[in-house]
Amino acid sequence: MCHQCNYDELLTSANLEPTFNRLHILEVIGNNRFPLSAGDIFKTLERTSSINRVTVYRILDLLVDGGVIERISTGGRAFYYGLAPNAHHEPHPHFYCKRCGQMDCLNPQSLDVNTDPLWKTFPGRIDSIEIRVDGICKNCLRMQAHGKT
Amino acid sequence: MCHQCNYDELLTSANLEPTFNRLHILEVIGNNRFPLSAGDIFKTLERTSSINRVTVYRILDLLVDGGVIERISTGGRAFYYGLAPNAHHEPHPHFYCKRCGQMDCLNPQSLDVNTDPLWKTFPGRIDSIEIRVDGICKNCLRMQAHGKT
DNA sequence: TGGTTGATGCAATATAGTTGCATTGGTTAG
DNA sequence: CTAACCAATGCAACTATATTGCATCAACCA
Repeated sequence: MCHQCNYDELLTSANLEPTFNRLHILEVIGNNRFPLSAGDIFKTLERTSSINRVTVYRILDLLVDGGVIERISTGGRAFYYGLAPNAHHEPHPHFYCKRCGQMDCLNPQSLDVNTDPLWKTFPGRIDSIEIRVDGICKNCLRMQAHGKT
Repeated sequence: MCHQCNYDELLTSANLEPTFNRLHILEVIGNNRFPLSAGDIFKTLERTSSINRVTVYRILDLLVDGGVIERISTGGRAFYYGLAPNAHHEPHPHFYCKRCGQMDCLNPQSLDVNTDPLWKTFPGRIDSIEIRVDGICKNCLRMQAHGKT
């Protein structure tokens, strides 16, 4: 949950009109403490407003292109979306639970990465570095221990 | 290309019969210097033997479960597969070109990551850490510079 | 001989995302 | 005021990738 971001402003500074749907999608993403899939976002919005699946995809693309949110790949099939790093949000790694599919944000300090050697030697253009930890979350571990596989 | 791995042995030590198809899939993956998608692997095999798409998927799942190969997520839609880290293969990050979709292996030393803080504090089970660099490869950059977008 | 098992094939289905084209509502030019 | 335009949206069809269910076949064993 982000208490510092002004979503309206995030949009306008990315040159995007802060329309109803865009704002709502951005709010859903920003008010959540872990990244969501397009499907999650759609289901959430559907409950209160009337919006089309395709519109969600299109706005997500817009927001990613505008650098407002980031597209995160999971160990699964769908992409997840979270606020892009900005003044209030350091880049950070994510954890993906292979059992329940839940994705979580990890503390930016939990992994300490030195990217200097890469920048010095890589011959192409680097846009972003994604770090994902895969495993089983503590909830699923507990259920497993209780034999509820 | 791996000159040190004995694929037959890799399979048996993972408790998998070294059948014709399994060996061939593993060879295709191991003899390639960058990860391949299931589709790539299928197309390659199809040229010489007769194999079903589904069989490829099933064997890939088997090999991933057996820890012989690793499933790598891209910034795109398909999974890619490469040899899993072992005595001859250090874990290493990958580069994904957002323009041409090509995935490359980066030098294990190009990013230096300290994972200690994570292991100390994370409450779940950690199986693997995937690091992917996204951007535009040098080939695509060159084409772009020549106006061939 | 007959039964069981693992590997494979084929068709159907599922999942996530994308495309083409129509509709709407607001804005602007004449 | 009307016509023209445009961005945002909706709907249906489609694509790409992966998965499932069920049939088959060959190897092995009782």
